[in-house]
Amino acid sequence: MKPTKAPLRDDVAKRKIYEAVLQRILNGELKPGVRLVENQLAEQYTVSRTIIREVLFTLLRDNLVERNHNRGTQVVSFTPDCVEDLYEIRKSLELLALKTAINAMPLEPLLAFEQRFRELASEAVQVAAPQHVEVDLAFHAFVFEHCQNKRLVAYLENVSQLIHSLRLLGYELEDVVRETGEQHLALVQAFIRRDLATAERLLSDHIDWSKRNALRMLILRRGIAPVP
Amino acid sequence: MKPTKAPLRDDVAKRKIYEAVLQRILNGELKPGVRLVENQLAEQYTVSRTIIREVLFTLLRDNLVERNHNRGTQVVSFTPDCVEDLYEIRKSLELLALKTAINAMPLEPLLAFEQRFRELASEAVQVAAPQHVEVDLAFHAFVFEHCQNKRLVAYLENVSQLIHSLRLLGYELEDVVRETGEQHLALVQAFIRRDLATAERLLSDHIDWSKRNALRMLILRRGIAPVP
DNA sequence: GTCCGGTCAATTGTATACACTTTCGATGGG
DNA sequence: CCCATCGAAAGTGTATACAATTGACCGGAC
Repeated sequence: MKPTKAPLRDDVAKRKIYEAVLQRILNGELKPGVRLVENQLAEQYTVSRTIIREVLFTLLRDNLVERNHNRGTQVVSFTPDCVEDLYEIRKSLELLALKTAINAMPLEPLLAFEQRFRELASEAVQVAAPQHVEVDLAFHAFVFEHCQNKRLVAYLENVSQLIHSLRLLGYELEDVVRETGEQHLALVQAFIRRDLATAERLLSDHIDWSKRNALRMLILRRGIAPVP
Repeated sequence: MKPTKAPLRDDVAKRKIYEAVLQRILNGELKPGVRLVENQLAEQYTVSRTIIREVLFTLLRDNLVERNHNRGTQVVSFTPDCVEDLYEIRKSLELLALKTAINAMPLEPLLAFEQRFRELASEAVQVAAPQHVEVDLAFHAFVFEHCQNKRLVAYLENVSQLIHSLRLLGYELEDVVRETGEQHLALVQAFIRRDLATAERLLSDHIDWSKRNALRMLILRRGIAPVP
């Protein structure tokens, strides 16, 4: 019989490394264009290259890195066109999700979100930026988690993650934060009223606005990574 | 200088194996639920398990197989719900593609498609089934290849491939073939007139109709593969 | 007969060694 | 001084060996 044999091969290791690298991409430590060297990562996480390779394939699957034969892996970088494309897709999919979510989202969390948005609106913007980001992500995730279409959720998570990884949301800018907050508040109120038509219009506008913002940010900071 | 050093390690091998396995899934040789054993495939294609493993990861990326830790890889199988989900996503994305493609598709190919649809309409259905399938795929591919959104194309190809892999299109049924042909003809004519509104309506209806069809087929043939 | 536990073959997971490619800099000729 | 060429170093690609897990088969107790 097996004693407390510590789970020597658990695949949990692989997932943890994936999460770790993902975080490093999302929080901006690994910027677009940076090369991910297999040996380096293997040493960092004290596993064999085999594991790292599989993690890289997973990141590839999630569109977070690019891979060139014999030339390694690098964090994706986007042209303005790509950003525009991504937002258009997101709009379509999120509107699709909304159609069924509007009646499936339970009331209490919606009220909680409304409350939270009100609170944030009355606080100083600069200090609360991280919380704004957090609530923003949670809110959108909340919507599409209630669309009852697993595959759609998967696609949306993928797209959201990509957009987030670009770090183009513009939460450094005060007016952006304020305006986003207002849009979210209006949205959640439409949700509470189960008013699909209004919600669709607001969501569509909201995503268009985010897109314009992202593009502005992208132009603002040229030079962090060359585009192919 | 390098002589005609035959490309010993070219990664072309990997792609070829991917294509081969993909074909076997698409043409129905590897049915949903079938397990893909690494050693077996390695022997079949006379490569090491390493290669096969990477091919399997790629198939996983394309959502064509499922993978369970320590329990291997199998071809995906779908519940009716999944099929419904998939078609809804496809509808959204293809409508998005249409919006920009409607004015980007060159005229000649459209006229050629119209011609082709007319021809097929007047032929005996049974004998022409494979050609119907071929034109069907080509037509939809033609539309979304002109949407000028690379990522959208990638998603759409993925979804189309998945739907195709289900082999649920119902081209064995005479009335299905005929009806599909008529819908395509109407569609291409709307494209030629650059009539977005009509095209959107027709495309939406067409995909809904395909979906109902697929669901019918799915129910028709229970027992080919158990669903989880 | 059925349920339980253990053993064994088949299969997947991981590490490592080696082969090949690419990159970049040094060296030498023009 | 510039450029071509060679070569070493770094990095990726592939094969193979071994470890761990799973699932099935088998025998015995109840």
